[in-house]
Amino acid sequence: MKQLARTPKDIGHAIREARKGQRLSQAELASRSGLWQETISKIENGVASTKMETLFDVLAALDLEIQVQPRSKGAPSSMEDLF
Amino acid sequence: MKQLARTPKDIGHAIREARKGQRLSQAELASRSGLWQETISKIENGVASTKMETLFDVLAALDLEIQVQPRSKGAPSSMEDLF
DNA sequence: AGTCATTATGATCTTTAGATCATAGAATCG
DNA sequence: CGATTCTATGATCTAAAGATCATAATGACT
Repeated sequence: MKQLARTPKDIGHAIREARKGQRLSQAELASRSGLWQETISKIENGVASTKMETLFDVLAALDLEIQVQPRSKGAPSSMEDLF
Repeated sequence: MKQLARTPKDIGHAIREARKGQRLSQAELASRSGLWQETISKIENGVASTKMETLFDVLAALDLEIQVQPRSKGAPSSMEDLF
């Protein structure tokens, strides 16, 4: 399951999917990553443009990592963002 | 050229490599991404744990994107970080 | 060595993410 | 339906990112 991300919203989205895939509540993820449920909510919804530090905390809690790569041709980030 | 990242430092590193690959100075990258040379320097050195918003500004300026994925087995982030 | 370009660092100020508490809204399920 | 669990939002406060200016350190090149 690889998710492209070009905006904070994309990442929030990817995080939510991963969290659900692992059957975790925001509160659980929060406690695992040393954050608050409210903060997770905001991150997932792209409300606050999180600090990297924080981002990596939740990525680690979900056992995810990030790959930096040249922009791929085709896919414009994520289809849904167009609507 | 794909670069794994599990810490802000990893990302700073990846950014610096990409910037050099494109023969840009920090000042040029800064102006392209609407930031300051000083800020780019700090990001590349992992001094300040950048906001995602800012991060995406520089990624866009370098025509990079990010992929969120499950942690790969082997490679522990980056070899150099161990020393 | 001396010059020019590039990068690092340090200070101050403003803005904002995140903590924290409270609570409103959804969703799920007996 | 009502109860419970999960998620969103709103307020206040504190810590820290980024702008901005100045300048030091480093690197390249002749």
